[in-house]
Amino acid sequence: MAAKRTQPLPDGQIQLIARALADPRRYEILQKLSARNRPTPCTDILECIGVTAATLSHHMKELETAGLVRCEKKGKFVNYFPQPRILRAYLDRLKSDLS
Amino acid sequence: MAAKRTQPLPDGQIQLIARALADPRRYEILQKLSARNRPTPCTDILECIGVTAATLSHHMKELETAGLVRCEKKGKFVNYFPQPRILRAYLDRLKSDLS
DNA sequence: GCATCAATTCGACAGTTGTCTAACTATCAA
DNA sequence: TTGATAGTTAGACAACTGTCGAATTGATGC
Repeated sequence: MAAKRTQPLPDGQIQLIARALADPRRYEILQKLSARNRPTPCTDILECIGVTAATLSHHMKELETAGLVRCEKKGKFVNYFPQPRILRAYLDRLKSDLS
Repeated sequence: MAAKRTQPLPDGQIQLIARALADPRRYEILQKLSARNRPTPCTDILECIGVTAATLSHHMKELETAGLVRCEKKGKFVNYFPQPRILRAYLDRLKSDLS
């Protein structure tokens, strides 16, 4: 198949993504989020990551600011979704910048 | 063509690479190093990056520890080379972990 | 030897970041 | 309304990181 062209990200976002990925907790969160193929509330993430709710909230905001996840309120819960397009755009950028 | 399989990196190195890429100066250095297709001494890098020699030395060590560059002494000079294989392995890992 | 140039190491410092607890908001159910 | 649950915000703190200037090491050439 022909690979779909990703839309380019602004430099600022590239930096945000790089920093978001640089923390092991956030990497782990993204991994879980990608592995599970359904809307995932904070509570579910909390169970596998050993931090407080406050810390998790902080990390989720970082990931969201970077564009790597999107969230949607659903009653009491906040569901998170990974954004694979953004990740793909980031990988494409790294590839073209650094090789 | 069939893409060559990259050899997998240990988790520790993945984190080192992520952190190395998260700093804008280091990203810039890697970019220059990849763009120039020849051995590049510190002095050449210093010219385009606005930091002192001490700071540059610190950044180069981070990049080296991460495995993203290799260096070779040549008399007074230290020449740096990018390590595109490591970068490719990192990209492959991100792709498989996060999508 | 001595001076010069490339690069590293050392110590210090300011700014950033990950973490926590505690207090708060918002939603749901009894 | 009251209590429980999900998540955020605020403030504090320790650890880490990027930066610098100064001192140091190591190679080159006079």
